[in-house]
Amino acid sequence: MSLTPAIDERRVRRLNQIEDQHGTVIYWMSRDQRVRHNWALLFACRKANQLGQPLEVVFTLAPGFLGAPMRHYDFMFRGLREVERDLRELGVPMTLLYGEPGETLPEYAASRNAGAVIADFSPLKLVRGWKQEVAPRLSCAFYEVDAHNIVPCWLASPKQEYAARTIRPKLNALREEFLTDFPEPELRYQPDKLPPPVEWDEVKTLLKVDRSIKAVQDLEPGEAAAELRLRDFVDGRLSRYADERNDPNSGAVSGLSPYLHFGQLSAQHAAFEAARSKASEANREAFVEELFIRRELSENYCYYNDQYDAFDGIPEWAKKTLLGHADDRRDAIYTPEQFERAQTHDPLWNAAQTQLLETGVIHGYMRMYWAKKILEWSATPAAAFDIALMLNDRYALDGRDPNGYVGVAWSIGGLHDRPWVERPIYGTIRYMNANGCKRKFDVPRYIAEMSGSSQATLF
DNA sequence: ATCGGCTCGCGCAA
DNA sequence: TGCGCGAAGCCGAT
Repeated sequence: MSLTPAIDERRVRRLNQIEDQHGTVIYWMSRDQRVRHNWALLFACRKANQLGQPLEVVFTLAPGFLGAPMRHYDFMFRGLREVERDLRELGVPMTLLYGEPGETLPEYAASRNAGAVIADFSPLKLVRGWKQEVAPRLSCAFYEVDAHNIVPCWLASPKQEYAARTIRPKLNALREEFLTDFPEPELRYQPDKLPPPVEWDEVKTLLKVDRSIKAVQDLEPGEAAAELRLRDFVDGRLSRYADERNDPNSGAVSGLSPYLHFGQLSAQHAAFEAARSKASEANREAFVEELFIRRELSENYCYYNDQYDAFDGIPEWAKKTLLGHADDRRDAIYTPEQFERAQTHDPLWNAAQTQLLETGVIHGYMRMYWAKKILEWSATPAAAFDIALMLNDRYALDGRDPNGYVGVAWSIGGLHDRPWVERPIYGTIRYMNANGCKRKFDVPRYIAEMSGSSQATLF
């Protein structure tokens, strides 16, 4: 068997200049909500063992998170219950802190006389803001570990990359070193006793979030479910991935993005398993391209461009061409509510929106078509950007993810893309239409299946 | 079915 | 400074 790899020190950086203290080690779990294949937890375990201290895990829950509705909290909490149970088996207590993390985390760390606090990594502004508030209020060492990316985001590139082709060689140069297996978490020092379990249902009642968007029914959350789905994909559908991933009827895609978004599945683990599967090289590499190159390009964009969630973040050539066509005549202009309720003239678009509303997931190829039509049928390109992002964040289980921001910016704003032939409204932004879908897949079948799923949930 | 052109700018070669 | 080529396409010609 292969040697279990150690933690690469380049994955870790300090967020303050205080040394390790004599006290319990805290892993502030935020984005990587899993027990296995988690470099932040593994680093925290090693730190606890080195300091001769027990480890505990803290999850901070802000009253609202970037407009996330109950659908997302439901998925997340069900995964966190499993995390809590699995941590308990390792002898690690899990604590939930409700409130503003910038206040609750330092207070808790002080109350526990913490020796070190370890956070996982996110490129999002809100989370980076929390860490900036936490850092000066801690009286112990504060570390950050990129447990989400295969190559740590700050190591992959020192700047915003222009396109996949510019980041690809940089990531591939580090692929051998970072696309490894994982060791199992091990702890030498256990706490005297574990606290009572978190009252997850009680906490849910405190949240100030939109409760009108129902939880998804057909997707089982959690680390174990993610692992099953990964195995199922790698041993089966991966062999069709290269040819059929753009056919929303074929079911050749992995369906892993909700698990990846909540960190219930490690992208590195998924890529490692896919890369050593029996599927052909073309299929293996097509999937690794998505999971590694394009995912980490999205992280790069959010990390280096603080306008990642706004029209203004898109490249200059794209802004120029879109604004030059802002006054072009539109065949239709819909309100955000009309889009939201899937009430456009286009049954294919409505089917994609219905899929998003009902299942919390939209097929990757349809997400491009969906976003580009929002551009075509909105009053201005900036309005289209906001509508697409709002709908994605409200309904998609992988909303508020770098992939979502970049998906919208790619579709509407030409990000990481090149210009194409000039047309009305789009300017030189890449165009897509229903004819292209017709060439690639059975459009009536997709429409029928989506309206079927809509009917089923009405009764 | 397959192919070239469309259009911009990065990054590398020179 | 020049040149090749690119996140998922479209369209018309063959």
